[in-house]
Amino acid sequence: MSRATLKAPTKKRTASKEQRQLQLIRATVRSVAKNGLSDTTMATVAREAGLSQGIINLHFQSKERLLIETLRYIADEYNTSWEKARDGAGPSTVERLVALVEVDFKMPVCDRNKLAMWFAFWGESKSRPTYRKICRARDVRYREELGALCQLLIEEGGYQELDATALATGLSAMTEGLWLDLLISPRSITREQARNICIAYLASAFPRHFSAPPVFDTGR
Amino acid sequence: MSRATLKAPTKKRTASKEQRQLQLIRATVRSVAKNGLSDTTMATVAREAGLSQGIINLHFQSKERLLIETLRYIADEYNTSWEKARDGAGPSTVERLVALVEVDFKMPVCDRNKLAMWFAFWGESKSRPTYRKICRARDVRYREELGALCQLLIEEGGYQELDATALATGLSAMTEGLWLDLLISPRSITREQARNICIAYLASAFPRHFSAPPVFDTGR
DNA sequence: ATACCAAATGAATAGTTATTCATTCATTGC
DNA sequence: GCAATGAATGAATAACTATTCATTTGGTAT
Repeated sequence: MSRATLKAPTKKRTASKEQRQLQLIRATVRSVAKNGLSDTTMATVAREAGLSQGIINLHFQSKERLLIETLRYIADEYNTSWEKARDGAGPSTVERLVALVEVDFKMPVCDRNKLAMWFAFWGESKSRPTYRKICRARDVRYREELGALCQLLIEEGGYQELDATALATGLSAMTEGLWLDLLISPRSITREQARNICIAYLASAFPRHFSAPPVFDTGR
Repeated sequence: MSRATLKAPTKKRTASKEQRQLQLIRATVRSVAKNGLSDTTMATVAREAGLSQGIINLHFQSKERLLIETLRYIADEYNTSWEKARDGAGPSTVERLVALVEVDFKMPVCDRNKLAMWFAFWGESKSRPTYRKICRARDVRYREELGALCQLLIEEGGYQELDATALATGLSAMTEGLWLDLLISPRSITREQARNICIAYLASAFPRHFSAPPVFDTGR
């Protein structure tokens, strides 16, 4: 144990610090989902985390910073999620494209609390350049990947009449719009159905590479 | 003038009252767009309207009510906009469908301040049943109309393999997603391009009724 | 065991914010 | 013109919120 304690001082301190920050970020997501962004206070977050008042200023200096770090965390998580999904998918362009769409409608990305966060930040993004930059960066990165895959499919499959950028823009817009349905009308649509609507869109654009899925088959 | 003054007492008073409320609602939209919903206070709205502190409580009793009435106002405006567009369009199903899509990307509906409002309310809708109800009601009404037109086109055009509800859901999701682009990346896409992306979606679903528009032709 | 140190607490503070209401102002009816 | 009525004001209030900081806690090294 003496060897372990040699590393412990620095290692465990910083690890604990990161864990605490993560704990607070997660509590922020819950509080924003539960109370809304405008009713999210230092107190609601601290309570949600089961910690004391002063803890947020100790770890994030200010409320502003906490919110920004929370947004950044969700954006990072989103990016790593689709990268992993793409890399874990089959080798074909279609398989990778489908993997990108599917990750949008699976946990942990498609979590109602997180969807509420996205919409809250989007709603504030016009007045907050920092929020806007983070939101846009995520959007651009994902869309460039989508666009690149669409372009590949266009070339591979001889769909010269299609515009990859327009398709990618439409597809990612559709995803975000379906997130809204899942957020405000969760009983009117399932994540599975949302996924199928996106795939049907791809199928109608790339008919030789997809057989349209049964869009509203609930499978029950 | 004596005849005019006979009507004036009631007529002008009530008109003035409605006008004042409308003035405050418009000021609220500007304030939410400029400051964000969480930094919108009674003071920012009153200042934006060029009126005094107490005026909002006089006309709306509370901030909560002001916000709800503002949301309701925007939702009503949205509904009447597409109804008028549909009724003013040519008689064919396709013309009416296109009219519905186009109104989403034209003023006064597609106003960046109003888009900011929508996202702000959507962001709060998980925690505020009243917001959620109003948002959902608008969504449902519009989508039912879209769905009905899609169904007509499916029957008229022999597209038996298509699902009208799924198409309408996808189309309205796409619209809302494109609104997000126009809100946070207004320089990356124009309203015209957004419209064309939606029309291209319809074109790929109903190939015999649309010739795909040049999606990213800026026309400049 | 003891001393030490960072982490955590929560009461105190300073600044905001929604709401109230006595007063002022403008318009209408006589 | 003049009273009367209701709209509008803005200073005062009470409640809330972010931030600070003196104090406590819990774990580590000596």
